[in-house]
Amino acid sequence: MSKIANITFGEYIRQLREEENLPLRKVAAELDIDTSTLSKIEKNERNANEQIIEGLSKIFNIEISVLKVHYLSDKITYQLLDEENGIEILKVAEQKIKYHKQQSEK
Amino acid sequence: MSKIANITFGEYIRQLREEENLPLRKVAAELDIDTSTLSKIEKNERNANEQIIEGLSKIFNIEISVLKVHYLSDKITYQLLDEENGIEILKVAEQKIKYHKQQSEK
DNA sequence: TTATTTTTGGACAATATTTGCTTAAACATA
DNA sequence: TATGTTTAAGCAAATATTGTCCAAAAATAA
Repeated sequence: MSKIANITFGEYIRQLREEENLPLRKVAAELDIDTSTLSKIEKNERNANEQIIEGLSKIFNIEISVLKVHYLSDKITYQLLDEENGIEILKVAEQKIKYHKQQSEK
Repeated sequence: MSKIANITFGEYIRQLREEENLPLRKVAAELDIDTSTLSKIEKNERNANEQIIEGLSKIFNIEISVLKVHYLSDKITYQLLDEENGIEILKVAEQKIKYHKQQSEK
């Protein structure tokens, strides 16, 4: 069992797929993408996109928001991994988002 | 006076420049980039890069880390602005970064 | 073992995005 | 006005991403 933070998006969807004993071939076909592309997504060597995430959500019956949170947090993590001030950057981004939200409520 | 969250990176460096009454022309020359490129950076229509951020840090005597935090938090904010779960995504990213840090300490 | 299926990695063209630059117009100020 | 400053649009070159194919590697079944 893995906490969400201890596993990448790719590893996560591979887990889901293997739990159901589905080959890449089948899932890729459902998603209408190449087998090797899905393989790469599971190894975090290619990006997923909205459409793929939706498809995965249906195939594995996982809330789309859960997948999105996993996917996007991965992307951000990767961007900040070499930064000294990663955590601080996230805190400031949080403030900025809250500020924007508040503004848009007016 | 603006809190960091209430102002973009571009607006921030424009403020710095105007406080010192420097024209784009001069700052751009110091940074060795085109005037119109700097104009766009200040309007958040172009990306800055490491070199430009370093240059700005010297010109305005601001800690490079301060500029980087501002710049990168802006980028992340922009990525998440249309997401329902922006804040949650940041929280998860934070956990992931902490996990990575902890792992790399071993 | 051999045969079959699954997974991976490399390559490639097509597309999309970013960059650096030029130019001219808009704007501001003296 | 005229002079300096800022902006917008456009463009080619560079860079990155995408979708696809294929063959080799790895895993599994016979």
